[in-house]
Amino acid sequence: MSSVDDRTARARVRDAALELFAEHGEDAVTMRQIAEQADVSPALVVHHFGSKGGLRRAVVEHVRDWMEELFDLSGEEGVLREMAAGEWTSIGEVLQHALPERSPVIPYLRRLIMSGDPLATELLASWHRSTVEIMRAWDEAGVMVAGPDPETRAAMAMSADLGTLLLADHWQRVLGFDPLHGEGLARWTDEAMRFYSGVLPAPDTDEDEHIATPSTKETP
Amino acid sequence: MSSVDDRTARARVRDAALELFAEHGEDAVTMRQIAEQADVSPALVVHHFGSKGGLRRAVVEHVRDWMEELFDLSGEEGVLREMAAGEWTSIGEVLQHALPERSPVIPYLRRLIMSGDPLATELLASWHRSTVEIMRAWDEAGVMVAGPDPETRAAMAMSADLGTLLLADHWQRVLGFDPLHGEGLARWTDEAMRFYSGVLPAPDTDEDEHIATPSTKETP
DNA sequence: CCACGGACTGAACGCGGGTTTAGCCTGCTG
DNA sequence: CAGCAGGCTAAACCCGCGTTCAGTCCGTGG
Repeated sequence: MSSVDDRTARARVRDAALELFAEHGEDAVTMRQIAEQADVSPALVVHHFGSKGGLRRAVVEHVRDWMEELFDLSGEEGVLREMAAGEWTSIGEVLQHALPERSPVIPYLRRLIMSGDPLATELLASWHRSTVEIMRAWDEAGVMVAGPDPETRAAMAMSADLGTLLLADHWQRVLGFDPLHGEGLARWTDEAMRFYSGVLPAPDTDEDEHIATPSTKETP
Repeated sequence: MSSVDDRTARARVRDAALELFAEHGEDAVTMRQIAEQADVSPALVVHHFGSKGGLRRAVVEHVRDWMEELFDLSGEEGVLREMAAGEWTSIGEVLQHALPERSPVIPYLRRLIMSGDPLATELLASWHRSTVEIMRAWDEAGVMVAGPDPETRAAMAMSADLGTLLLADHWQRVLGFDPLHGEGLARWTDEAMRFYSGVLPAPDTDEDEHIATPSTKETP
């Protein structure tokens, strides 16, 4: 990275807040810390965002906009289409691959989801609708069984998926590997394939084309 | 509940802190609020616990002690034995049934797990060891297949289980029913049986004694 | 040239936070 | 009885927080 930072000061503050919020939680972070990390004065922060609450709102909206763009709900080529086509298997996986190495977005989402913020519910509701839709597509394509209660099934799959996301740091320490990156991810995915083989049709072990990328190396 | 509160003031403070911490998060709760809820002066709180940090520590230790007693690691009759015997299917379920109706312990654990506190990792590690052990018992009993990677499988099952616990409030709002209580729990459990039938042996649909409550009415 | 507006700052303000202090009351002990 | 210990409180303390204020700098438009 170059030594000059050509982001506008406003953007620097917003990004600094995102990082610090993600790492320490909104309550634990002070305006002064944010200002320092963005290399501006505390007064400028309120000049741009009005108050700490305004800054918090700006950060969530920034993240929400980013996600809406990522999932591209209206487009014909969005990630959702790719998921329905079988290129991705979970929201967590999509997030992992769309984000740079040490992005604060995942930890931030973790905290957002746990905070009980209505926006998190809204986000989850949107993902849930998409998941139901995608599972329906998979069911029709014959790569999965939707079952008699698709809404609950989708929620359950998401709970397992997001549960991994939420607990990743703990598993890193308990298991000794990171289920979200590198070899750990491969190992986790392998197990998931076995674990969920129940909801996948045809337990005849003749072919398993879906275990395409055989774990040697996943993009980190 | 009687109008007199025969708990010692120290215990009242500790319990008040647990409740408030569970509901609002440790950072958002002030010593004065805790004192008021416990009907004592703020000064008494620090008299008993030294500082807010000391109070936090006392609360986690209280919860940890409670859980150690619940799971009764050493005994011959503990919940772990019951789980291995097939009476309980998950840690979340055990917690649900061991706790009174509106106990603050679950929300508190939610926050503890998400806070990244080392004690939460320790707790998770302990549960993970137990889960591996229990799954081994189930595997030997023929009610489940452990697979080639039991550690990862246990962690994955726990992720799904705890994921439900962590996201329950959101699901309540998104799905319209609570996956942790009453009819919602029954519906969720039904789906789980179907969902995880992959890791259960013998998909011969001759008998399904486990789908006891047949869910005639689905909550909207 | 001046006027103006917006980015930006240093210093201060007021308040709410955790904590400290000095002391009261009550029950026990010698 | 005096003395002491410990549960308990009212009041104060002080620090750090979010925020405000008064102003400087600079680019643009007239």
